Amino acid sequence: MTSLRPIALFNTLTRRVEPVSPIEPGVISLYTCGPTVYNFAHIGNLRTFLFQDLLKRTFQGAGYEVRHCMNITDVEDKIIRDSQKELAEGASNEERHQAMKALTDRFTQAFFEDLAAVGIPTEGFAYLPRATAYIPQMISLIQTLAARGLAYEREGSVYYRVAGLPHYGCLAHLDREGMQLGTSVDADEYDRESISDFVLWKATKPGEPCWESPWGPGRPGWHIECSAMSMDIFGPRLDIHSGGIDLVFPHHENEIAQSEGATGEKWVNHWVHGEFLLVEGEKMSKSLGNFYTLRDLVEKGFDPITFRYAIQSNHYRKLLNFSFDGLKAAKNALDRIRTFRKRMEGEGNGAGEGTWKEALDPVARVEKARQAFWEAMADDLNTPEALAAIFTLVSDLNAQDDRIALTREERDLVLAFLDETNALFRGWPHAEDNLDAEVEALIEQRKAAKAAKNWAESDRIRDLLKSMGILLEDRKDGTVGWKRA
RNA sequence: GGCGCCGUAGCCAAGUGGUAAGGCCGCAGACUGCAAAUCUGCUAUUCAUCGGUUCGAUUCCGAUCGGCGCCUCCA
Repeated sequence: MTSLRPIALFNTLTRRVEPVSPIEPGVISLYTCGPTVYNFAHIGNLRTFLFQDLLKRTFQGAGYEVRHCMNITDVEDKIIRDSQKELAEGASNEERHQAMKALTDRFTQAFFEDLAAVGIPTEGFAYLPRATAYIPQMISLIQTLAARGLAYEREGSVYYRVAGLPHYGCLAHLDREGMQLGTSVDADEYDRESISDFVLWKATKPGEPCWESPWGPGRPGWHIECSAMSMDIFGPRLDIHSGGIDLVFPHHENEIAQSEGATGEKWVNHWVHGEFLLVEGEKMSKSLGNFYTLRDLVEKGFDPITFRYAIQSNHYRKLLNFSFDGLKAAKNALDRIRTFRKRMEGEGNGAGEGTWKEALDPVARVEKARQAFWEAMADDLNTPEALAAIFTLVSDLNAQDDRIALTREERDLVLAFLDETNALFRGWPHAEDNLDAEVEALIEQRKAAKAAKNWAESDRIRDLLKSMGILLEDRKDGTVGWKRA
């Protein structure tokens, strides 16, 4: 597995699936747009972060080193709105910053907890920069743009001159003629040269935290942070930049304008965008009552990892309609793989005797599955097809193991494949079976009752364990397997 | 007005110019003290509709119907 597998991804820039060839061989620089931390993430947000995690893990599994940067947006209109309402009118700038930080710290923490719960540990990120830590870099970038005639100041705010960049619109594939310009123009952006121009730096308003700048006190516009942080961390070129589909325009388009306007060269090779999640056929909204956070799913008794599987069993570029029935189905599907894993971890001495006409070399089956799995993943992360390869192997080897027990070596080979795929999907790890002494004692008691053919007692213990969330399965060889409900 | 996506069995879903992967649910049988797990079998002559191209289309082209997204903050 040391050689690099080529991976192809749909590129929003060209609207085609194209092979990814990293700038530095074997190393992928990946910048993904992170959360704006003013509230809990909802499951739609999480779909995007799960897609990005899968993207990263696919490259890692394919042998690449991935340097992954995800920004935390900790200064923005809604953050300011929510963090400043308790403050007195005469609060100092210092106090305003503190209030903003208190809010963003809290929700950043909650965000990391949610990520960890769905199998995305923060250790997996090489960089997790906060926007507020990069104000000097943003100012300097804006100055560069101004020096190149791409930015202009109006009353303490600075705007990007879209007319100065001929290829503006290349990502969203918008031409300026066809654009129906928005009617809701922000009142304080009345002074722009063109309605398409966007703000790089916003002059401060009363009641807002601000930073000093060459244009007076203010705060950064939304798009500038990603350009500034990405180029500070990765330099003027980047392999992959990803985010939710809704960020294509204007956010990513404007990022391109800022970065390429400043450097004069192509910035990002591959733009990758994940589709939306719908709930009950509609976009999530609080008024429709279909707005869920991960915490809501947990309260309804679902494991966050089940949610992860439900998301990743669908293709990332397809609209996905979330439902609780779908979650239940995901749980059942995951159980099938997990049960199979436990079976492979065991010795298989309960298998039947004799030959089987369909018997194939399990080694060959695993190799075939591995090939199919990677072929699917390498083709624009075709997860439904990749999972199909796993399920086909599960069925084939279950059937074979029923008749001719796989050897220890063959089982280990299968387990290695399950580890390899689990490194991407995070759904079927080694069981951490630390049964409490109590549960273990109950299983022993039931064994004794069964040996004595005391079925009533045996069933009572099995039901008791079931009520504790432990489901038993008696195997042919007399051993007892179990899983969590 | 401009740009774009989608419509495959009860549900989710892959896919290809050559005759429909996989998962969930369901049914029948085997195994089991009974279950669970597993196994065996069954479950789309058909891929929204109508035309066209083709020896042949679910796959290409056109039209129609239906669902949706972006062009404004948004994962």
